[in-house]
Amino acid sequence: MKKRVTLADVAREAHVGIGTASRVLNDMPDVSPEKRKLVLSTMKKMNFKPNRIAQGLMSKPMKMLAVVVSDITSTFFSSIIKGIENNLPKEYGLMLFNTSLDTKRLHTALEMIYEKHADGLFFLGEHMDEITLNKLEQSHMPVVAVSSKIPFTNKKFPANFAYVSINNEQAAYLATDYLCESGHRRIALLISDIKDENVGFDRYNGYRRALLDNKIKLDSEIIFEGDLSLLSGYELTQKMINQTRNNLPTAIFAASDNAALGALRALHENNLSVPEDISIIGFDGIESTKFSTPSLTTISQPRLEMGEESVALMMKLISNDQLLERKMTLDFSFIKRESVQSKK
Amino acid sequence: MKKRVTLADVAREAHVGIGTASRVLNDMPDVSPEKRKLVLSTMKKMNFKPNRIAQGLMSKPMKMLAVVVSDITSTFFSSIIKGIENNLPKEYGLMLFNTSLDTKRLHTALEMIYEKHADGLFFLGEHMDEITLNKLEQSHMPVVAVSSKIPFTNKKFPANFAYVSINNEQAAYLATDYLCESGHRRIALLISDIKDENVGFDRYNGYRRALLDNKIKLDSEIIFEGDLSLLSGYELTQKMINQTRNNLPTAIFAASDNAALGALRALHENNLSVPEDISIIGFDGIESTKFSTPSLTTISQPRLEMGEESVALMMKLISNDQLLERKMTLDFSFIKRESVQSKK
DNA sequence: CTGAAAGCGCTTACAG
DNA sequence: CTGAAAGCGCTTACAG
Repeated sequence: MKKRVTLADVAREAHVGIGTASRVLNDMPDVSPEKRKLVLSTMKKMNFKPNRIAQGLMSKPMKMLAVVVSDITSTFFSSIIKGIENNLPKEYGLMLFNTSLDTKRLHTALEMIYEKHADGLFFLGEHMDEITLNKLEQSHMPVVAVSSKIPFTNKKFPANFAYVSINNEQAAYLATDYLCESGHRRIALLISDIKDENVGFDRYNGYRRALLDNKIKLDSEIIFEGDLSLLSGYELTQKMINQTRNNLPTAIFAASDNAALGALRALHENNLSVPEDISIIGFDGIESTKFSTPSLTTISQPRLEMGEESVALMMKLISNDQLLERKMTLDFSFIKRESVQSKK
Repeated sequence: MKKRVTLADVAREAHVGIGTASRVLNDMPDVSPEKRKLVLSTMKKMNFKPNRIAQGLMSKPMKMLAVVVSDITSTFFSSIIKGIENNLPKEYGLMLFNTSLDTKRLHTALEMIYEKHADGLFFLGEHMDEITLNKLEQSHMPVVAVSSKIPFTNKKFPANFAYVSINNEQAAYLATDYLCESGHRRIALLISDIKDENVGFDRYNGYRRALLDNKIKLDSEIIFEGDLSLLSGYELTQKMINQTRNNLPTAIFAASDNAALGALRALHENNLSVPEDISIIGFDGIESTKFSTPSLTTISQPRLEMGEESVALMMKLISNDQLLERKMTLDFSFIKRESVQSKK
């Protein structure tokens, strides 16, 4: 491994002062054209790359942001990342860490992020344990959580945190209420861990409130918890069909589109038609819901916008602006397609 | 703006040497418990935060790899990235750049990558123009291209490059030949730009060779070029239906699963059943092909493995090992599901 | 315009 | 165990 070439090496080689070399490197005035040319060509010849870390030491801080995501292969999350990229000031780089919801990987990622001197962290869809939360709070590194599960309940919202999401409770309420309005009285729920502090819990509550308002008794027999992947939606639905053979729900509210799509397949394999036999509503609004058969009625989250707004919040956190509201709630939309049928 | 408190400040305040303070900061041995306690409490009292940048200056060089990807929201690519993450030595960070196939963004990303001193670059699914190729070749930065379009044809394979893919020609041949064997004689092709140096061209050639071997005349009227997204597959198929109303193909070979899934929807909307009226084969093997109705017959690329092998190649490139073969071809598999029907 | 020198805030031998 | 000192690779006054 050969030693890296420094500005001093270049200056020596070009027979100029290191100050001059630095001025050339930074495109500053007050350098004669000849010397500038000489230095430039020497840099090229020696294949000189400035050391960003050393540069950062004096003035400009290293611009690097990190994102920790629970599952990069979910298009819901990758769309948010795309939104982040779209809005990222161009001097920033973005480091990616995929945890697959593995706590050990999460911790390794965080170690790495500290080590690499990230200026801020986007936290997507990952469950944040107390230890991590405390560590991050103490690090004072700006953290923007997007659609993540954070145990804020017992403590106050840390000063270096911001949060972007939609109103999950309200969205779940709307979807469930729509099913009720359509005459459904037995509505199954496919949901992530209900004990999650935010997302799962909020959606569950919205579902519950809608049932209540429509005078339908909550039936825990038709509430199924899983990781909301395609496979999970498929398996949960199989289980539902097996367990409720004689009294099938007439509708399913799935807390993710992928789960809904998995459910669609499971129903098909059991000769159940959607929406004739069973109606389905999904959640997220990923692109493929438009192309499934039947196309899926769903709650659409503004994924790109969520990413873009996260960056805006991040920049404010970094520049220490007064942030009046550090919890940003964006609008969702309810997209009605083919997967719901009225029973009236 | 008050001045930030440094380690030297802490050392002075605690009446110890700066070296001792540093040792305490880094949890190193050889510090008496009393001094350690003293320094620790002084740090706390003064609200000292170590400057990570200065820390980074001394310590080992920044290990950082970069990935440039044409579309992060494609699960084909995000799965490869997941594979890369899986196999990445833990001291490395991974920077992500999404280009959306926009050349300007590609160039910005590359600038950034140079600036941030990446130790290597993964190039996923992006078309590499000549300028970029030359730049990268001159930079001597290790580059591993995965399923990318690189104009190698006229020049020799650069020494700092490696390439991972499957045998696209062979895979396309197999899929097309299978349709022929099933009695189909009129097979439409949904494909990316055929003039692409690698992927599109190779798959097109495989398709062509299979037709030839089965004594079927190539018909350019039923070859449709697009970007292979869900929407593109949908639109191309609509176009196909409109243009061939009286002489519809009996089968479609789509060069991506997403295009195949889009086609599925377009056919459904035109009251064409799959596979009864038209058979379909996709390409990539993404998870959702298992859950569509009908489930999709497809060529499956080993996405995680492609990511993992890319890292292995990258590490060899970085450590300058002798690389006997810098083009790695992995095995694909042909997955037969419900979307093809025999006409015999 | 230009070069020698003094930092930036830490880490790491080195001598005791 | 401990402190003084020499860097890390660059930037920024400063004097000419």
